[in-house]
Amino acid sequence: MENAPPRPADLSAQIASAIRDAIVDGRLRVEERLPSEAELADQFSVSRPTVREALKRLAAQSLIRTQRGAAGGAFVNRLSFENAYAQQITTSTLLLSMNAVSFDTACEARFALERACAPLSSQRRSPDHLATMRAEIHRQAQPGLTDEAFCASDVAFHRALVDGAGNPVLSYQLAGAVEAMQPLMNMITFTARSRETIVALHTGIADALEARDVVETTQGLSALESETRKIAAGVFAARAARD
Amino acid sequence: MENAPPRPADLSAQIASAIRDAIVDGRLRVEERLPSEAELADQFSVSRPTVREALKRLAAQSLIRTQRGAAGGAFVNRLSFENAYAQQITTSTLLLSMNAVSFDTACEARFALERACAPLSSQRRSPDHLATMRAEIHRQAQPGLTDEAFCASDVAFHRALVDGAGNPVLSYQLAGAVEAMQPLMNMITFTARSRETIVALHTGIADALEARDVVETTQGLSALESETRKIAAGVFAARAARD
DNA sequence: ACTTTTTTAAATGTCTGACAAATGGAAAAC
DNA sequence: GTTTTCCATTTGTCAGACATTTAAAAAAGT
Repeated sequence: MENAPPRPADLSAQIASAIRDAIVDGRLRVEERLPSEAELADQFSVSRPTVREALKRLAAQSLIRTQRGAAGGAFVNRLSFENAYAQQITTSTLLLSMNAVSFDTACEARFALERACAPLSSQRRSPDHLATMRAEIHRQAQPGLTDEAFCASDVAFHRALVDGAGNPVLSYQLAGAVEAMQPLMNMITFTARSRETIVALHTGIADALEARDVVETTQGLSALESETRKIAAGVFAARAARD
Repeated sequence: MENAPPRPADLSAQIASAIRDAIVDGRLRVEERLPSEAELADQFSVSRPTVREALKRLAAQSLIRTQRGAAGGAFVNRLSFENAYAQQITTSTLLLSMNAVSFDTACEARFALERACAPLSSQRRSPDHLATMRAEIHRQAQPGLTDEAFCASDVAFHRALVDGAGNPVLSYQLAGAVEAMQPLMNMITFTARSRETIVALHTGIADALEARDVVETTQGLSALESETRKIAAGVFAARAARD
């Protein structure tokens, strides 16, 4: 039961926490410069290497960046959606692979979230979003494509759909769900026949989105979900039989 | 030295990247022990402080943990959903505050995502999930509650709804969207009247979920969304007029 | 032979001091 | 007034040392 009485964390972790809190609370504002490493070391009564370890922790979370030179130092980062994507995707990918989330579970989540974007996207999608989707569909129909390239194009297609909703928060959240599935999708070999089916479904979705038809878009996504799961089930079954 | 790319990153960043790639690629497996700091320093031909900074970067992302002592060292973490929640929430919160995302945008995303959970949750929610929701509704109806406590209970209610979908990937993604909104919600003062309305809407959603009525659940969420946005608009308008 | 205690070695955590490299601004030269 | 040179500041890196923790080996006791 002696699980862990608030075990004294490392000094560098404590300092990182203190600075992180200051950023979150707004005591340190965006683009503001932190005290120099020497000053921080003095303030916290630790050595400079310890301060540096704390700063590296924060840099790893994109909370600060450092700059060398006379007017250099550590600056509070503006956490942009674009920058946060990468972290979000890395974390989501690892979560899926390390926890052995089944393909079905990940797939279910992904399409549930995508369907959540459908109403907004069919309302707000720009011609640009449609053009991107059409272009990706065209690419997916080309014969010489590797499975990896096909999956990458698939991700691009769905990102265009999601971005069409015009809500950066949605795009951010969906980035994790959609892109993190790519490694799982890459485990699948797509036959010419299954690619044909997917391209047809993609076309149906793009058409529905162009017509601003929410119901049709949603149904298209659902059809794509069941088709994707069917293909995956087939691939996994064949693989299991071979082993 | 051959390492003269246009933008030579910090050595510690390079090393962190190399190890991170090894983890993502599976060359380093979960619970596997990394070489000691001295060995790593030797392998990468850098000093131990540099290696340590790299390891701290990875520790900040929960990719590794370190243990002191004879059989200690750095171990590859199993990234659990629970652990990832905290990071996800911190990042989402900062994203919202630093990028001045409007209340409406965040609210729209949140309820769109929640509606995505409705079909699954009405199908799979357990009596336990329902009980949690009822308990939170009961708490929300009590008079002496602070605004913060009311918001916290609101979050707990919605998390139960999301968890009811029985999909950890969904729960993870939603945690960011739902909990990151709490600071925004906390800026709102809830009148007794508006609390009453929200409690009624929550009750309606719980009832619909108990009856496994997808349409009713979805409509309840939509009603709650527009009510929330209406309350927020009122509060912000009053605040703007006063200033 | 088995259990308990002690020792020991390995590893991380931290500190000190130093030098290298980058960089912006001030001082000097033109 | 413009350009060049110099310099102080700050981060990046290194080397070595000591402290602390911890598990396993060694020793002692039963």
